[in-house]
Amino acid sequence: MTDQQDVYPSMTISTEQSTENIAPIKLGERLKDIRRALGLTLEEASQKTGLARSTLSKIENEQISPTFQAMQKLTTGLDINIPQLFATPKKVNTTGRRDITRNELGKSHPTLTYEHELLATQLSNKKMMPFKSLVRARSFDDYSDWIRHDGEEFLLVLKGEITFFSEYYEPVNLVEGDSVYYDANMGHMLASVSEDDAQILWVTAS
Amino acid sequence: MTDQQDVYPSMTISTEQSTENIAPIKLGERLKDIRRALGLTLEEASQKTGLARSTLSKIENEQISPTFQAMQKLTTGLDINIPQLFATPKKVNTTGRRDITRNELGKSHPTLTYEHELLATQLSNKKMMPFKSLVRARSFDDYSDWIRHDGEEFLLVLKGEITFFSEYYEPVNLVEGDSVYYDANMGHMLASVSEDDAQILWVTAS
DNA sequence: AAACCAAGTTTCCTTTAGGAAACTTATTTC
DNA sequence: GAAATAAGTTTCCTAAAGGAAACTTGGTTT
Repeated sequence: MTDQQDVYPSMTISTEQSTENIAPIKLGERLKDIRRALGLTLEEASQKTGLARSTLSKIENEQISPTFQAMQKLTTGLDINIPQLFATPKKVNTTGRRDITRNELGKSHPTLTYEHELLATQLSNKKMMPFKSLVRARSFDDYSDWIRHDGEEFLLVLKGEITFFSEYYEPVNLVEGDSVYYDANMGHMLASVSEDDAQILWVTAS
Repeated sequence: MTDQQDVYPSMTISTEQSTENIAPIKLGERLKDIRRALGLTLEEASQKTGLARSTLSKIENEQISPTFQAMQKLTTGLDINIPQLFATPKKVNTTGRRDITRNELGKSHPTLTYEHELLATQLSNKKMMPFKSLVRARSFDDYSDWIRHDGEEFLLVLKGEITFFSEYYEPVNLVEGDSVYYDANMGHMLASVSEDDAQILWVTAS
C-alpha cells in the first residue's frame, strides 16, 4: 500500500466554525483509545460493531478511511457519540456545563465481572469520569490479572461488601460507606465478598 | 447500478438485531439542505470541497456512503462542523449544556447547611477531592450567594432528596442514586427537600 | 416550439474500503 | 521450552466509493 502519510495529510477538523486549523484529528488513535478505555479487544469490538476485526485494525492504524456507514456502526456499537469523537481536546469551553444522570440511567457496559454504568455521558472533555458499577458475586474467580491504567481513582462502596486487592498492599474488605483513593497505575482489582452483588461508585481522573 | 434503495434503506445501523429505527441520520438530506442554505450549486460545492460534482450528488441522494476522508473535505470545504452535522436531536453544544435524564418532582424546602466529611485525607496532591456530606434541612430564608470555584464537580445522592440549584438552569430534584456533573465556576448550591437530612457524595477536580 | 444553458444525475471506469483467512507477535500453559 | 492461546496485523479478494464525462432535466430566450 502507498504511503498513508500522504493520503491523510492534515485531517483537520474544526469544531467551532473557525477558519483556522486547530488540531488535526487522529481518528484511528482516538478510536483505539476509546476501545482500550472500554476494555475491549478488537474481537469484542468487532462483535459489538459488526465490523471485521481486520477492518477495525486498519482504521485504528489509519490505513483506511472508514465510510460513514462504518463510522455509524462504530459509534452505535461502542456507545460513543460522534461529537465526542470529533471534539478537539484543546480549546473547549467548559464553563457552565452540567449533566445530571438519574439513577440506573447511565450508559451500561456489562462485563463478566462488572456491570459498569457510565455517568455524565453527555459531557465530553471532563476532568473526571464517574461510574456506578455492580460487582458480581463470587467474581474473584473470573479475574486473572491486575487492572492498571493511568490516573487516579476514588471508590466508594454503595452497597454490599467487597475486597479491594492492590499490588503493594494487603487486601482490604470494604463495606457500605467505606472508600478508597489510589493511583490506578498500581495494579488493582475487586471482588464481591458476599454471595450478593455489590454496588460501588468510582471516579477516575487523569 | 443496482437498486440503491435496498442498500441504504434508511441509514439505520444497529449492531445486533435490526428491528427498530433508533436514530436514522439522513446524512445526504442534511448535506443538501446545508449546501442549499449556503446558496451553492453542486459545481461550486465541488470546487470548495475538492469532491467531484457527481460524488456530491450521489452522497446527497444517499447512493453512496462517504468515507471519513470525503466527509472531512465536505466539512472543511463548506465550513460546517461535524457535531452540528451529526446532531440528530437538539443542539449538542459545548457551553451551557444540560441533560436531565429523568424527571422527578418534590417540593422545595431548601437550605444551605452542610456537614462535610473530607475523604482520603492521607493523600496530598490528588487530582480529585472526594467528600461525603450531610445536607441539613433548613429554611429557605438562609439563602445565600452561589458557590463558585474553579474545577469540575461530580455529585451523587446517597440518601434522601435534594434540590440542586445552578446559575444557568432550573433547579432539579435529585433522589438517591441520581448524580450530577457540572462546572463549578457556574454558581451552584444545594438544599434538602424533605425535613430529613440528605447525604451526598461529591468529588471535585481542578 | 427549437435552441440554449445551467443544475443535477447516471454511466463507466479506477481506486479504495471492508471482510475472511492466513500470518505474526506476545503471553500463558503444560 | 515447545505447544497452545489470544490479540493484533497483513494479504488477498470483492464490493463499494470517487472522478471524468456523457446524459437528462428544467428553466430561459428568441
